[in-house]
Amino acid sequence: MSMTQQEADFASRIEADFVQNPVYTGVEQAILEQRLPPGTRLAETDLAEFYGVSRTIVRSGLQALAHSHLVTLRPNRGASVANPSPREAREVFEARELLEPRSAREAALHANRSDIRALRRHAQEEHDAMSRNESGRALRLSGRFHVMIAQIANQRTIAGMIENLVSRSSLIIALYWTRSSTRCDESCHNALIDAIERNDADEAEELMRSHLVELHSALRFDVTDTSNLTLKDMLSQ
Amino acid sequence: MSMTQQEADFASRIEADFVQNPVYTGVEQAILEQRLPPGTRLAETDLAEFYGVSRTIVRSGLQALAHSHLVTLRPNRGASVANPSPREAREVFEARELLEPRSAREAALHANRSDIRALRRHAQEEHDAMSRNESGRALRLSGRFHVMIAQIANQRTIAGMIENLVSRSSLIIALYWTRSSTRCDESCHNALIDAIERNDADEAEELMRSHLVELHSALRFDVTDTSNLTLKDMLSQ
DNA sequence: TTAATTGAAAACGTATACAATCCTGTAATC
DNA sequence: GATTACAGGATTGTATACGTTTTCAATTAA
Repeated sequence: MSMTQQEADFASRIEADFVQNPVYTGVEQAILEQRLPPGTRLAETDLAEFYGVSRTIVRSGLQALAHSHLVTLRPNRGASVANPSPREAREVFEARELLEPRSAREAALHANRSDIRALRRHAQEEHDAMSRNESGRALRLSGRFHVMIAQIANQRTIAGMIENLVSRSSLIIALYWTRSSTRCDESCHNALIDAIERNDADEAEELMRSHLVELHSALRFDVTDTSNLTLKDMLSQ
Repeated sequence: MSMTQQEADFASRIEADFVQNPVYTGVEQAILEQRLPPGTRLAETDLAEFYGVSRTIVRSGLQALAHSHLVTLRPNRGASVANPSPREAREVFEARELLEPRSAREAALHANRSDIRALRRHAQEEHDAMSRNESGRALRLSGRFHVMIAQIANQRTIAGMIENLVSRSSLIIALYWTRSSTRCDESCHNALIDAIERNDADEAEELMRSHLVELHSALRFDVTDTSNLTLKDMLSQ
């Protein structure tokens, strides 16, 4: 399969630049695995030393992360891991509830054998991570599962939006998650794969919708973790 | 109205960094007004000289524009104005058709007097630009109108997505637009404001939907304008 | 004439230097 | 004792230097 130059651009050219930035990939993965909690300060010199690059590369990576809403940049005050507000958290899940059920429907209509195999392999990896108590890795893989479905749906523009919303969900879960276990994920994801394999679009759409409502309802915005807030933050409320 | 630190972050902190980058704002506006056609090469030194800044600032601005899909970066080959493929064009309009009717509905439910005044003032500016034959400015203002509605809808996350899709639409229109006049915009936008002012959610949603379908159907992907493509682009198809 | 080669100029990628700003701890003042 | 003023250090912002890659045109060979 050959692509036009335009198609190649559309597919990967923009991301390619950041994928090979060790700061971008490293910090992103650490955030998705909740090893870097919201609010953590990201000093340029520290990152430069850790990744063995100059501050030029660090700043480029941090700028890319800021565009993804994973990092907050404040002029003359540097970068820190984003600290999504209850409002932002609600909005991100509302947007997911709008976009992802339709993606699941389209995925059920488009998925081929190789897509199903990849989804089952991925679900197994997720399961393994959970049983080995690697909860950070499990969370990242769980998000990745949603992105895979969006990609199978064959609408790259919307898939990109979903990828971004899923990433931000890791921070939201770190701040507002109340349940102890994500056991729900495992059965939900398997049921979703089954529906997609059967090309049952209605069922896939409904399973995705209810899965997201389930996740959303497990967030508690009233019990805000204030440990990362300064006095000024609290006073300005 | 007071905001928490988190809320302030969410509202404007990330954008603030690029809004004061003259390369970002200047090139963005030029693209939205179609003064920079798709494929135009953006040499760092030229931009640095034009805006009177160092290449550091230029690269930062170009990186931000690449994230917005307005510019394409290719390693070791620099930046050029994005050249959206027919597929990307279709996807952008499909995404708009999914997001914007709902935004129009929500805007109809949330709009207050000051919102309506701002929309009418904006429509007047659009009209003036058209009658003065400033078609680039008119196109940018027309896109801005859609963003304003998304912002009134009070869902910033989705409004941000729509803002991005609207920006990309300027490039898509530059490449694939067939009709000579955008007369439709004027009456469509006025009818939309009327529906929003009446808080007629159903009507606003339907008007937005049909307006977007109208725009989408005026795109012709078979008559690709090849004047901006290099030989290599054409051969690799 | 065409195609391949090659070398200089231009452009990009990264590191670093220096300036501007912010932060923090100490001392002075009330 | 609490608050402010200030100095030094730390951190970020921007420009620039330099190495590497690409581009392009002149040259040469087929």
